[in-house]
Amino acid sequence: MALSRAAIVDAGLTILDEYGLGDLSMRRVADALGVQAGALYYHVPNKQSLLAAIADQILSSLPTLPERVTSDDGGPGRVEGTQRHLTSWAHDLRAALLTHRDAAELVASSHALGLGSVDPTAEGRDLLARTGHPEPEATVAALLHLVLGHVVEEQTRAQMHALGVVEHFDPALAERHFRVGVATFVRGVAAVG
Amino acid sequence: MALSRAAIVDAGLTILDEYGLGDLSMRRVADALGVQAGALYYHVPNKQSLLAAIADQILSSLPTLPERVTSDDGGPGRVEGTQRHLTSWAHDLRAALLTHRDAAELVASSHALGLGSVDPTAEGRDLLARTGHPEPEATVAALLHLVLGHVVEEQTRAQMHALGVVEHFDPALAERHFRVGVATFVRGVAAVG
DNA sequence: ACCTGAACACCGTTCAAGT
DNA sequence: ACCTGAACACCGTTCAAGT
Repeated sequence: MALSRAAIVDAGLTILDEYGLGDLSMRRVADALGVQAGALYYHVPNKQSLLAAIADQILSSLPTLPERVTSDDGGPGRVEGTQRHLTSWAHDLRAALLTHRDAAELVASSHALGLGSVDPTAEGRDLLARTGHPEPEATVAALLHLVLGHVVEEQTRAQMHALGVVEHFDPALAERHFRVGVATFVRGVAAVG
Repeated sequence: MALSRAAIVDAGLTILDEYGLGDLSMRRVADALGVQAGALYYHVPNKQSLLAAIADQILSSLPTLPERVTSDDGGPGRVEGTQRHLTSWAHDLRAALLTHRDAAELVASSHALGLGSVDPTAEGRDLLARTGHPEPEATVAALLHLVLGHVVEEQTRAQMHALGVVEHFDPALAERHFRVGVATFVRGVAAVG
């Protein structure tokens, strides 16, 4: 099979899951594809753009929010609906990140650098804008940071635990802390003004 | 002058400010001290612990919260005082991070790895615990993630802007978004139950 | 057009040997 | 005790040369 950008991204994702972000090198990706490292640069400009493409692939599995909010007429259930949707957006994002090793760190750096074509905040921002929130941009950015920061820590600690660097790690506790953090923020979103 | 752990940390911090985290290598630190790279390993076990020590140094400049809350008798001003203190804690942390290049990224990874002896969440957690908040741990962790995530992005974008990768960057807008994000979260903290 | 082979300029870390 | 010199096993990226 001929080398292609898609095949490179795919091999990269496999190596990410198997060896982690720290051991994801261009040479290793090339090896997995039975090719010299230099060959990759015919299909991908550099390592960072490859990492961004892998981050995009991971984010592309994010479910789309139901559009119920749009058809809502602005009655008393509007704010509660927004809260629910924002909360499930955060939990969906976490779930998507947990499906691949070091995904949170990868997505966080790709997002900070402004690379990557999949914007995970798009849905949440639209949701807030539709419901008339005065600061959709800053609000969804803050929630994204909260989610990414939590999952980065969660995935790092889980790996250290798996590697025997004991440091007791309780997945259920991590999830509860996540829920509390998201709920706290979403309460603040509801209490605008 | 004889080589020492403190001198190495100091040289590392200088290199961080001058060249950034990506160019902070053991060899470069050794060069700055006029010594072979291997010599560093007599004073520091590895690069990660050096980075953690630099992160600690940066965090040690964090101002201590006034203890007013403790002497408060729990009257009607208690919650407002907690909100104010939590808000200023977040802003102080951001200010401390902005004094050194890539400080947010450095502190974030040091914190995620559980390295570093300075815990930036200690004060905020105590504050919440004293005021009877049911979830001090999860709450302060979420706020820390929000702050770190924001400043990582802020510092990354500022550098890319400085390097001419235009991508318009407005420091004032970044600060406003930070304020909005923190205010939103703190509102949610106040609305517990 | 696409890939190889080989190089360039780096890394973190280890360790015998010197002082 | 503390540091040098040199090595080991890697990196990302470039580029002439081949097909």
